[in-house]
Amino acid sequence: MAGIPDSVTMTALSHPAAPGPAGTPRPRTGRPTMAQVAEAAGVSPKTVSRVINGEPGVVATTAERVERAIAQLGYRHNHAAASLARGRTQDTVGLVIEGIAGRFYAELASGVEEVARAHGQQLLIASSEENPDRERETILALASRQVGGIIVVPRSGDHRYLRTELRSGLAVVFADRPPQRIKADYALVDNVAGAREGVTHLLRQGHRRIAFIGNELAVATSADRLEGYRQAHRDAGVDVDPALVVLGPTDVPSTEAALTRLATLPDPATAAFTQNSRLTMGAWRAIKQLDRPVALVGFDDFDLADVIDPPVTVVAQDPVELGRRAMHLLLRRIAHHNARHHHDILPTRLVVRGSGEIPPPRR
Amino acid sequence: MAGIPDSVTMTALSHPAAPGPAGTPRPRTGRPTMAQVAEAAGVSPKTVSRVINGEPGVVATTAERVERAIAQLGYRHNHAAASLARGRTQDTVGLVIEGIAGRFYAELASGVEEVARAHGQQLLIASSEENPDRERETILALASRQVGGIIVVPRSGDHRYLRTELRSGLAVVFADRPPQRIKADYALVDNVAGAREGVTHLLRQGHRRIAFIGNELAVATSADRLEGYRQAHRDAGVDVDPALVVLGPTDVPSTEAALTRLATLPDPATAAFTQNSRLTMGAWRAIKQLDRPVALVGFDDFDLADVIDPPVTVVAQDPVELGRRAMHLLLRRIAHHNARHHHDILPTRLVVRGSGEIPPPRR
DNA sequence: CTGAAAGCGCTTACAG
DNA sequence: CTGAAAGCGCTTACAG
Repeated sequence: MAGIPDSVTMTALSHPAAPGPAGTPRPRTGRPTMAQVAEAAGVSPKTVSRVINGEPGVVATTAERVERAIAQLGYRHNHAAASLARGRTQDTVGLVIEGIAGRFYAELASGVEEVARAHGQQLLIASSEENPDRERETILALASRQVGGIIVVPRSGDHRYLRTELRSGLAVVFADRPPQRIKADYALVDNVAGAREGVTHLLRQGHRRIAFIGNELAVATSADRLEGYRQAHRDAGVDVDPALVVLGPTDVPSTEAALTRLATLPDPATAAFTQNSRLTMGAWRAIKQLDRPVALVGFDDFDLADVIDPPVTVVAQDPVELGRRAMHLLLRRIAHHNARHHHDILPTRLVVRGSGEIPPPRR
Repeated sequence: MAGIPDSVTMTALSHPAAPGPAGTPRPRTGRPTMAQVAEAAGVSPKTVSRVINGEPGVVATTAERVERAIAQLGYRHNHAAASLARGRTQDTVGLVIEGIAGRFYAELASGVEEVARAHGQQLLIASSEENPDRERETILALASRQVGGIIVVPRSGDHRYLRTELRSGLAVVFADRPPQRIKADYALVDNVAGAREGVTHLLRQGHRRIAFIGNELAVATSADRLEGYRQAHRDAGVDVDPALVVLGPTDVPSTEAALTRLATLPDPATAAFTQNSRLTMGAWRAIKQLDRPVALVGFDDFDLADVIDPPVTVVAQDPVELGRRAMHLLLRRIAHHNARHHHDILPTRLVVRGSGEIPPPRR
């Protein structure tokens, strides 16, 4: 706290409002208003507004006086009041995700942020914490705060409640998962093709009993990745054993348990395909405990996947790019409310790791 | 898009505003207003306001009529207008972080969110993307959107520009790093003690040449962790060799390079202490390439640290709890603007991994 | 180049 | 139990 005597801080804290110039009422919020700045500078509020918004046609000397008053009074623009007067929000967009934790969402958000910033938009992120009811609340909360557009990473369900917002001009774009029961722009990765490629990689090594471990099917990405798994089997002329498809585990321990069970069946799984990196780590830990090797391919890459032993082959996606694409779609939608809906599908990339692939054991 | 004929969507899109009842002007935003709801329900706007805000003293039949009008017109509350009229923002707090990516911030944010939600506060997160100038802009952008309080994870610098906001009643709390040149509430982990414990662990194994790899000292956590490293040496009566202290690397490749150099000096480092998990992973990768073992302790835990070979001993912190504490401080500050400043310091925990510790090589 | 008036969509502080 | 008036802090659409 170098250079700041205590007493200054104390004084500041006990007089929360800067005293306005005589005659102009002190604002409710305790902060100076445009009217006070105007009075201090000896101009009208409209002129202050011009200076703040960088509108042309204010002579330099006047602008200077206004700037000085702004600095002196510690004026801060009230963005909320401005957007109310304008009838629309300026330069703010929202992102609604399930939960902030998790590398995938974090990277997606940083892609959105990158593009938002490049276009002068302030990004506000709100999390619905994996609760479908909260998802709706969170979106509406953001909308009621007058953002210009919203990117949603939906969990599931029915998005028809958004029709009211869409109709009243809110721009909405979906990312990672498509909207359900309404039409809207969206950006996804090619989940079906990615899963198909990953599972085909296992089939080519000779595996015929490949476990699929994923989330509940209500989440669209799960359904698509399972579809990719099925397609790969169909392409290879191999039947899927429904007993090897496990939907539900979401954390490491439950995935470990599921994998252990599948790998110790009388007719065991010799390989596994996992639907996200958390499940992949769980499966990997289970395999490590088994007395026989089980091949593993996971959807989504993760730190250290290349250096653990055995290393893990993954279907990598690019969440940052997904975020960028979603934000571009949103900007387009904000500019053209009646444009046709666009859908961006990003490719995945199979990253093969481990020189010694694990073939199925001979019987 | 089951059940939704195209034509409906098209119609909705081409008529962005719901037609208001005759006589009430159509609002600028294209969405129905309280006045329109009032007219439709045959009541005054004040009564609609009462129903929406759950104020008592509205007879059930009237409330019902209002509810019906709200549903029919697709009315959405304008939170921005409400907070302008109220003179303060209701139920919204902000969190400003450097970047969303990274497990630490993500977990911190989820701790904040957890407590915010429990107290009926909507959390809005904004990222300043590791740019100190943007940090200021981001905080002010959030403040101008009339949030009730802000939690800041500062990068560095001088926070005196926040005095204006503090004076006008904005509640501000710092998390993970303390404020600079102003007084404010903050929640931190005990970086000095944590680093001291981690480095002492290495000293006890007999290491005398322990590298420190960290970020620039402008970031307070760096300086504190280096201080802990120094204290541990002092306690053990071992001199610190300044050549073993490297500040600067922020990514995996530059950390690998730094560690490799230190471990191949004529009088090499036999152990290393790294300041965050990214640096730890970089150092680990470098050590893996060397022909001699180097002991490693890292600040902050990470996924798979226990299963890589060799496993990594860490000084674990609890970012979720840190976020919770920060949010509690913020709630307290919002409720009591003139309360004394509080500082929460969370302990760290040494997690020793690997049965075979790596002692310094004999000469 | 500058300003007075009206209004954005809501709530407060009063009345009745 | 319900409502008319005034105002939150800003901007729009005009004037001069």
